[in-house]
Amino acid sequence: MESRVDLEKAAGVLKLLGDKTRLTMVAILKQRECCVCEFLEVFDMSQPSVSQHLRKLKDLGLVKEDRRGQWIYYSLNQQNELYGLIEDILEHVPVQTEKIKQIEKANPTLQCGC
Amino acid sequence: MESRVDLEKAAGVLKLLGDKTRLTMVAILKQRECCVCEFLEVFDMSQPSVSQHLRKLKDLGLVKEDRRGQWIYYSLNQQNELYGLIEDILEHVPVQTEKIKQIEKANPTLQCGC
DNA sequence: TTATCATATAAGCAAATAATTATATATTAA
DNA sequence: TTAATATATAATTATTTGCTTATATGATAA
Repeated sequence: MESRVDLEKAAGVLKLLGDKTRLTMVAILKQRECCVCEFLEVFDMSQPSVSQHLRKLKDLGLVKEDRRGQWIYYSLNQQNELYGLIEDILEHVPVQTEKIKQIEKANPTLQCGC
Repeated sequence: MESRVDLEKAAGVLKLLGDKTRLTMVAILKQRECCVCEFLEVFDMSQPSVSQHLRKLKDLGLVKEDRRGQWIYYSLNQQNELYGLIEDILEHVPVQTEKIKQIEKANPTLQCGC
């Protein structure tokens, strides 16, 4: 088993994941990295809202970003000491295959437009 | 593995446990049932605050209560479909042995005063 | 350069949250 | 019955949260 983390840190993670949007984001990122415009396809909210949720996840170190040209890709930060907790939580949450399909159908970055 | 639960329900549990007081309560209850006056020994807040936290945990079915005379004992509800999630989360959180000692030293219900 | 696209940040606001104090309820003891 | 104890509920308030719109930044394309 992985080591236990400070209770206050754990509570911080749980608070972040205690939001439907962010929990879905993290569940999606478990399957596949995403950029903001891809998240916009599956969440019924404004671009700033999506960015702000990602910012909170980034501030706690749960996700990391990788700019590629005009896009910024987000992925889970497996180096974070709380990654094990996140993995265990996600075991209890439905896999987000439908949302992934939705993203790939919309294909907002037109990566496979050929 | 246990079955995955609805994402919205999971988010609800995480939101509740995303509070330091409630996460500590649940961690204590994993080790030992407690009544309200025992929780009062370890949390630096008023009795209504403690009761309200317990109420929220009860409303989601995470804990159950058992009245014994003038005391009401709370314990984890192992029948809840989300109990597996809670167990997994608690694996990542420090065991609350110090708080248990603190409760037993204060012994607010005087159960072993003999 | 200028225009466009992707994303971030700032400001503002309504709703939710976590505490408090005051009061009500339920049990036990006198 | 009355008093005391344990707990719950109600009302209030300050803080936090999650959204919005408006604006700024940064990269690419014309």
